[in-house]
Amino acid sequence: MLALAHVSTDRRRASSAEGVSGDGADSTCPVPPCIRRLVGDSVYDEPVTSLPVLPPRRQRGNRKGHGRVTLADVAERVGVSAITVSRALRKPLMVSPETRDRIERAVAELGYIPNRIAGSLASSSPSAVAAILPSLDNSIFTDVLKGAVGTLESSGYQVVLGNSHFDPRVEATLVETFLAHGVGAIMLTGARHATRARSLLARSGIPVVQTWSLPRRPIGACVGFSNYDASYAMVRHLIERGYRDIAFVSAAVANNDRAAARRRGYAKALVDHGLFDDPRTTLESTFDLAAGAAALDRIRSVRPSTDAVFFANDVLASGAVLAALRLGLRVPADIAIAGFDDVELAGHLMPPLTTVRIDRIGLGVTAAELMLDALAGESIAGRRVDIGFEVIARATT
Amino acid sequence: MLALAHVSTDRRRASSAEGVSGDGADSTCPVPPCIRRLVGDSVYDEPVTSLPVLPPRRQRGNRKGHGRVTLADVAERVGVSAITVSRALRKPLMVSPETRDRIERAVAELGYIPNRIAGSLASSSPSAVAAILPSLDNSIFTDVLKGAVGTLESSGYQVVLGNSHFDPRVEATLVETFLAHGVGAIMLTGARHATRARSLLARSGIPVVQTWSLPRRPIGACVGFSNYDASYAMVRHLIERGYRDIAFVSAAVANNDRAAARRRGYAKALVDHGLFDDPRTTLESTFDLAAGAAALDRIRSVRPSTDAVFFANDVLASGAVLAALRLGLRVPADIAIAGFDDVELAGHLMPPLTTVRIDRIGLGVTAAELMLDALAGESIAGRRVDIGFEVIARATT
DNA sequence: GAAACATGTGCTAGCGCTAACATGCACGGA
DNA sequence: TCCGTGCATGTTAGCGCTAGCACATGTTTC
Repeated sequence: MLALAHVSTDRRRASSAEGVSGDGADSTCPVPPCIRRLVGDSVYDEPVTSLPVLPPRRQRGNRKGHGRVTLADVAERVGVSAITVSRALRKPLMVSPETRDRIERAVAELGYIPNRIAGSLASSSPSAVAAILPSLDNSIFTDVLKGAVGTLESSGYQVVLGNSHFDPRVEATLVETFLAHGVGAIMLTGARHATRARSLLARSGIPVVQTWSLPRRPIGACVGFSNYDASYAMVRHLIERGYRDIAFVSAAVANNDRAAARRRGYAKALVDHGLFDDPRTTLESTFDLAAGAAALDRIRSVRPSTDAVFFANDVLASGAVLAALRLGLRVPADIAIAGFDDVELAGHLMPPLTTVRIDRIGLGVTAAELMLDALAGESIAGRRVDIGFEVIARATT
Repeated sequence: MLALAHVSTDRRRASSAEGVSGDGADSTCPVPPCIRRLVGDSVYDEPVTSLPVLPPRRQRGNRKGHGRVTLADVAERVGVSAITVSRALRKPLMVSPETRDRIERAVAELGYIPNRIAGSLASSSPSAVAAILPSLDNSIFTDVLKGAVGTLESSGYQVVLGNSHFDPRVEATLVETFLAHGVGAIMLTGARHATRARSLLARSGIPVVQTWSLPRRPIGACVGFSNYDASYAMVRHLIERGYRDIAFVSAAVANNDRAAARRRGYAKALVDHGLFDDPRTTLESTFDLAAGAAALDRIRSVRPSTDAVFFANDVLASGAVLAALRLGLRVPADIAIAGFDDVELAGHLMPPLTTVRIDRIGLGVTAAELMLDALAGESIAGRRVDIGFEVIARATT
């Protein structure tokens, strides 16, 4: 509906804020005259059907009411029935052009905003879908979200967000909350979920899309890739480069099937190549740069012969690369480091990080498309979309 | 309600996934027996009131209905009226313990999930609030969100998320959508908003909290700090350290009052110290590491004498520090670099980045508290909360 | 000319829940 | 015995909107 305005990098212009639509300035900020004089093509003050201030609304009946303009108000003004207004807004072709026109004018004049809550209730057709992410700290999840939100919003669905903090119990609570809010579909992360969440979803019957994994028996549909294969491929890459004493660090596998699959892929690759899966150097960690540094430190003290560390996510790997830099370690000469996800930072590190690229935006878009299909009445049960992965060999290995 | 499970770093345990609650494995992943045998204290299979499969529901009347268990179903089963069930769930003290008990049992047996949509409509009390962020790419915004979501969820509100992509028109559309969804309060980023958004908010009368800035005349309340002062303080720090040819890079100021205020603070500090605000080295940029690198490059070619660059956000500054490392530039000997926000990466760079620390989680929490106050009936209009800032002088300056 | 159809609009009856106002009942004090 | 009081529960009437039909008008067909 609205095109996003992309502001070019080298355009330098001050906005002509004052008095138009909000300060645009901190209170302690005297606006220098030189800037004040500049004229900006700010989009704040775009022409807009001015919304007149209405007289306070009379109360009908003895119930509170939002005091908001309703469909009935518009109908009354135009001299038609409420249903006609409703139709003019939702199915314009069902209403004669003249009536539609008058209704549209009245809507603008009154500043009517449809109550989608009431609409959803009456039509029992949802206006929102939910996405449950395990974390907002890591851009890998917000990338997926971005892809999904873009697709869903352009189809008129609102996206409600939940953060499970990697806790299946929190996830189950979120599922319940979202069902209570009548969302039309739910996007989950990963393949494993609390039994409670599963039964809630099963009885609700709403479409479910699982992401990041390809469970054999998805709840509904799933979009992801083989974490096992991707991890296996990366370890094979390390072995091909000549590394033998490889360590592995991932998130805690207990609540994270992706991490678990990556660990299994790692272990299998080692075994297949006659290498030892040393439990001392198979670690779990939280998700932050400091943890990556700490893991590197631990591995080097526990098994000094370690020549490569495979981190199952780029944040940890980046933390390790940065730590190596601080410690004066040469990467990969002293120790090789590999990551997973290909976040933006990975390519900017020195040396740039070897990692596994996942098309996260595409993952989100695909998940959203599946949800839209389901909302359009199609059955998506059992659909499994593999978005693949790609080992990006850069300079840390 | 639910405590988050924090999994310690060194606990290594495989999950006993198979057959309990979903694969927990990619389809291509053969689960090695060694792992299979391990017993995890996974939270997936926690005891749960098992939800019996119900017979398909009869349709009442000729309307569709969700096919979902309703309040009336529970009431019928218990042999009370719907309102009693409603009260037992929302105001337990109004119902006798025995009745309440029977109702709770029936709720569990039937797997009843209240329809909050209908509840909101009937009570005209909202169950969700909205947060509009300019971006999900930058952790600074998701940090605020995290603080806000935590606070709001524990008060039973759902948080609906909007991403304006730094475009006031998109923001206005989001405001309209959220109003249509009947959110009880809206959190916005920054001080400047499209006229349309302002008038929509004004007539809706719902509580609004602006974040990151302290506009003189906030729409409702605001939580933030003086971007102008913070920027001024950083530039003063640079000047005190002896830098004289200072450059400035920020996001485009036209749609971003924070960037605009920071630029004004920068300009004023230069002028106050007898330095020249060179337009050639006052740049605007997008928000990513590559852009920081590009800006550094541009500045060095445009004005080689530049001895310090102040980036109005840490992502750009980090990109520049990383680029300097790649180019073999010594920081700060060859060029000093300062950032803004104190993101996690800042402290992990080599050398660690001088920046301005903002308590973003606290900002989100405070914003949420203001919303909660407003939702509790308190007037928050005109409240302005300054969360302050702190210049963190590290090694890049 | 009547039947058959299309088109635009309105009426009614809900969606599932809850506010406001009953109602019924036990208790105690006058 | 009566009445007030407090408590637990029920009845009614919506919240704002939309599905399903009914009903007027034209317009076409034979």
